Amino acid sequence: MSELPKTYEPQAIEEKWYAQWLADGCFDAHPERVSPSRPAYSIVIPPPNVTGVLTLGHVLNNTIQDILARRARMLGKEVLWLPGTDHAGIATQTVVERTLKKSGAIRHRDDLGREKFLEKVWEWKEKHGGIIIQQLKKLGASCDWKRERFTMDPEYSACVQQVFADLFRKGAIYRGKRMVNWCPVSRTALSDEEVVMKSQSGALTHFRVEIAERPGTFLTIATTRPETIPGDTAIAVNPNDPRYQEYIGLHAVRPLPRELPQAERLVPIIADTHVEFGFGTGVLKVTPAHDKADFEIGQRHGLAAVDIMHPDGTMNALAGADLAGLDRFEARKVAVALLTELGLLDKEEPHQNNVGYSERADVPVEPRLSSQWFLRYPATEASREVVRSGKMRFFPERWSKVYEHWMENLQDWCISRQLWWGHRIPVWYFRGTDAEAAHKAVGHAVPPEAVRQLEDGSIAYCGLEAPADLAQWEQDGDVLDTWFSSWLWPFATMGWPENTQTLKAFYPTTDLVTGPDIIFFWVARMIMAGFEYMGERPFDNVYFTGIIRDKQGRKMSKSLGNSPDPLDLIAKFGADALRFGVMRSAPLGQDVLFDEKNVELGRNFCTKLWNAARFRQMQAGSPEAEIRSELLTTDDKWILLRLDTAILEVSTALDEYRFSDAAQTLYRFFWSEYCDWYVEAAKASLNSGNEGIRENTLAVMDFVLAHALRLFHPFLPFITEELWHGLGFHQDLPEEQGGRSLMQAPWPKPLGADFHAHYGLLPEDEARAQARFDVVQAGRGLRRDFNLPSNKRVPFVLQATAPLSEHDLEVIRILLNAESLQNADDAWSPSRGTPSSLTPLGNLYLPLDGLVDVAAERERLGKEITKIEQELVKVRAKLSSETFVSGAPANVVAEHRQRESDWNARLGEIRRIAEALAG
RNA sequence: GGGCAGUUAGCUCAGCGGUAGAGCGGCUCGUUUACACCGAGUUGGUCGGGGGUUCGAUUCCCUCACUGCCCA
Repeated sequence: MSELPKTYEPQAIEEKWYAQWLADGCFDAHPERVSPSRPAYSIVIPPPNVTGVLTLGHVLNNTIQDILARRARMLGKEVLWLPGTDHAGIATQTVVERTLKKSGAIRHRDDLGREKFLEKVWEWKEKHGGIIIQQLKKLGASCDWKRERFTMDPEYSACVQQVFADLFRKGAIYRGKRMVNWCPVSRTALSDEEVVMKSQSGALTHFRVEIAERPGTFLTIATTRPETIPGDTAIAVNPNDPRYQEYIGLHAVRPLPRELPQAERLVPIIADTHVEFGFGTGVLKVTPAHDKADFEIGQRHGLAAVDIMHPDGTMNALAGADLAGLDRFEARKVAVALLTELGLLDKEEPHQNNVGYSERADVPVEPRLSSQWFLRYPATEASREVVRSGKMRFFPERWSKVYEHWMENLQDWCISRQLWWGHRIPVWYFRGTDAEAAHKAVGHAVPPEAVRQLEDGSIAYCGLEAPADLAQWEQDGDVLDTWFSSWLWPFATMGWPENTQTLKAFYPTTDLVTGPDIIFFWVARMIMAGFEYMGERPFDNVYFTGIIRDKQGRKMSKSLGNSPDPLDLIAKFGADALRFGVMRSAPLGQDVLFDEKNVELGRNFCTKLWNAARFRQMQAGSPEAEIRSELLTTDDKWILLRLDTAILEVSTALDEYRFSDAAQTLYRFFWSEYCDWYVEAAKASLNSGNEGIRENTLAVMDFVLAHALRLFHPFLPFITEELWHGLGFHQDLPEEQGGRSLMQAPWPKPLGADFHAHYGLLPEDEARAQARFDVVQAGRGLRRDFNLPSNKRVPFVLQATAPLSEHDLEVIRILLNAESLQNADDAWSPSRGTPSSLTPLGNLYLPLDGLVDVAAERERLGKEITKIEQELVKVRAKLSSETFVSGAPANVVAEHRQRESDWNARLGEIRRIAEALAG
């Protein structure tokens, strides 16, 4: 084994090991190896957008998955972590279209036409599509890359089409003219989930309409959308509103378009209980074509829906000469001006309201009446039950309530998109009106339910195979919502609809790790698809991460420029450092405030680990020699007990998905316990000149390090692998159990009763070691109080109350950096004013001949006396309370009595010293 | 309007019925043969306000306030 360099240089080492793992097939899943003794463990990656780049959100998400996968391997499971990417319909199409526009190649995608445009998107995908995958590899993700999938792979597309056709034939998919969320920029319909509500300050326009039957009488209407007045087909009031009852059934004169004769501008005044008394004036303009609630009112009252806009959000001819051609927001201003001109404007007042925005294009969506494909969700009951019963568990649990609430209020899913990039809808419309003729015209045998008459009277065929004679048919031009393909991810990636060995072995998957922001988009829909097509839940557990924010708590966003590039962080600090830093600050169920300091801490920790290993290496000696129980020192026993505790704590934390707790424990154990105390104490053994003790200490160190590296490996895969080999721990191990790679070594088990018995580890060993550490801390405190620099070697005297071995004294001496440590008997008495401190092992003195600052020591003792007296006041107050003594459990009272007597003894001792000082 | 989180040291958070903790930061000392990406010491808190339950509340209950998120 070559000597480890002084500092850990992650870059070269990370690349080396990642390549090695790939070459050794360490990440490959073998379904045929699954057996009762080798259970399956599987995760499907939440597929990132194919054109995406790695963000800190991905880092959090994928590090967690990697930790789970790596630990599962070490626990002896057959692991499949299945990777892939999502074609991300709107997102990708928008990016490519924008780029083409920027380069001046096109003004709109229509300039290229569907086929040419799609060619460009595929080109783009080939060029940029692999980036995020490469970045995940840099992070150390142990995915089975041979199984990488893309939601537009031919086999995957076939799954999507098949599911569509199946749901069509079951009647769960229908086409209808409905109010949908329309994005005027992308010019497509969106699902409700793709609309985000934003609070906005706008204006509430109050304007008057004249009652046709009572000239000179006006009603005042308050609206946020005056530009839609030309589309109004009624005025509505609440039937129970006494202010307006007399007008119900009369007509109002709609002011716009003003060029129309009054007769063509009359709209009925109707009564509808959905009109709010309190909003505005209580009089509502009803625009069925441009508002969801108005559409419903229109349905109830048989009103016409007059669409006054083009798909791009500009006003059309029906809006009237004044508004036609204007953008909807420009038209809003013009409409107000027209109302003013007509003398109908009452007032405009500032108004806060919520407006739905297109998630992708970030513009207000336009409620629009259009013909789209909708899905009535399948398998809803099983999907609800599986979570309700706890058979599928959510972490944190509270998300199950959010899920339940959404499932309870399911709205049909608008699945068609007026885009080109995506899965083309497998529906053809018959150029004719005779259903029977249509069935024959398909040209090949299809079941009767594959051909259906739609709401609008047209006849549609749905199937995987196109009709034979395309002249009689026209294919639907739309594509499917991206999520209509992602919801099949857990099984479509494993070879469905064939019942493959992979599916048999790995479905349902074990864990899903994702953000709560896509619980509806993705998680809930996958559950329904899983039940519908696999007859079984897609996963056992769903872990919801927090959202990554900056240190001020703001969401990461490009426009704020507050999202650091993970690749920069990896280059600067190393992948392990990034992983550890993020995991240490990502508690279950809470958002993560990202601060580069955390990554720095991760880097520092890696360096610490590295140097601790170097220290061990510099001591030479063969790795992992046998530990001899008869040679164990107090410190050896202590660190073995602490290791045992760490193994238990880390394992439990990981079992419960408490990753930050696991990281904290590892940090504390390795840095505070192993490095700060054990290694320093062990220097006494290493320098003792006793070869046996020295060898045994090294054996203990190796034992601890070999365990620690395994515990750390899921968090810090690269550095632990390097050290595993660098320290020679792989030697003498079977190939598949750590001989080749640490990632195949078994996960540490708690040491167990036999181990404790064999090495004579007793609970009191911990207390004994701790007592010596208390002596050391007391001594360091004395040094500090008397301004003795930590490098000044001074003598200490310990008046021990119990026998102490030479070795233990030497350990204390070294940790105190003392010139000498005298173990004095009762007869010894310090000279007047000698600083002292009471420790669990007796009085510790710091004799400072000629240097004693009596005043300083008196002051110090005075402070301590005050502190003890305060504690005594507190504990005595409790003990003197009759209600406490009689009401509290006996053990608690006893504990308080003990506390009182301890403090009392201590006070007496310190007073005695103080008096001696006063002399 | 409904729901869910959160409010503990300067910052980030743990504790969740019986002596207020960690990391970071600050301050002081230190180049003691693994590590200055370090070591030692030290400074920081009437645990958001108000009620209640209890012998005892940061911890349980109610209520209010504020912050953030989700759904209308």
